[in-house]
Amino acid sequence: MSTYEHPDVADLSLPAVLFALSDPVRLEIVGQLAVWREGETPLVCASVGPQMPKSTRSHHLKVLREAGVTRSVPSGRERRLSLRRADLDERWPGLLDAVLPGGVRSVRA
Amino acid sequence: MSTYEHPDVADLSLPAVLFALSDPVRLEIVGQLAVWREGETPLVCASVGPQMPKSTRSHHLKVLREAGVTRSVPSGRERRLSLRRADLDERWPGLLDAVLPGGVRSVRA
DNA sequence: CGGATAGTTCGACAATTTCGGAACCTAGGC
DNA sequence: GCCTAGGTTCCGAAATTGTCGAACTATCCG
Repeated sequence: MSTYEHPDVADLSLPAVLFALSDPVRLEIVGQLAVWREGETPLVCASVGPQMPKSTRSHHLKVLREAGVTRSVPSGRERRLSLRRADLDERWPGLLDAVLPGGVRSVRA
Repeated sequence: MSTYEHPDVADLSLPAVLFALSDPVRLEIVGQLAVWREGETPLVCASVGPQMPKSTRSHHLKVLREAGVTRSVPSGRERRLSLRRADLDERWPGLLDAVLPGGVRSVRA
C-alpha cells in the first residue's frame, strides 16, 4: 500500500485545520484518536466509525489527513492512524486541548 | 433597527463555532474584533473589510453571529460588533487564544 | 419631506461538500 | 495462484457555501 504525502508542519493552514475539525463526524474521529496512549497499537481506519460506509470514512480521513490533523501510515494491508498532536501543539498551542473533550489532554497536562 | 437573537452560551455548538472560524475572511474579522479593548468604542460592521461588498460582509457576520462567535447590537443606524470572548472562553477555554494571532490574548494573559 | 448612510434580504450562479454504491488495488493466508 | 479483508478511487446526486448585484429597510440630518 502506497505511502501518503502529509503536509509539513510549517505548511499547515489554520482555516483548513478548523474546517477539518468543524464536522461532527470528523471531530468524533479525532476524539477517538486522542485517547490513544504511547505504547498501545495505533488505531486502524476500520476502527473509527465501524458502521460507516467505507467510502465515507475514507473521505473524512482524507480531509483530516490533508489538513494535517492526522497521520496514516501503511502497515501491511491496513493503515495505522494517529493524531499529529505534537505538530498541532507546535503550531497552535492549546487548540487541540480546547477542542477535545475534557480529560483528553496533551502530555504536558 | 431590530435586535438579533444570539444563541445562549449553553447552546453553542463546537462544530458550528469551528466552522464559522474555518473561513479566512471570517477568521480575519474575528482577529480584528479581538484587538478591541475595554473602553474603546466598539467596531461597526463597515469597519471590517471595508473594501468587501456589503452583502458578502453581512453574510459572514451572520455566520459568526449565529454560531455565537460575535455579538452585534443595534445602535442608531449601525450595529456595534463584539467578540463573545467570555462566553467562548467559558465553553472552550483556550480555543480563542489558540486561534487568534499571537499577542491577542484573553484578559488573563 | 427628501436625501444619504448602514445593513439586511433576496435571488442567482459557480464551486465545494457530503454521502454512498460499485469497481478497483494490494498485501496476507491458504 | 486464488480468495479475502482493508482501503482507495471514481462516479453521481443532493445539499451547502461563497460571492455579489439589486432591491429594500431603517435611521439620521438638513
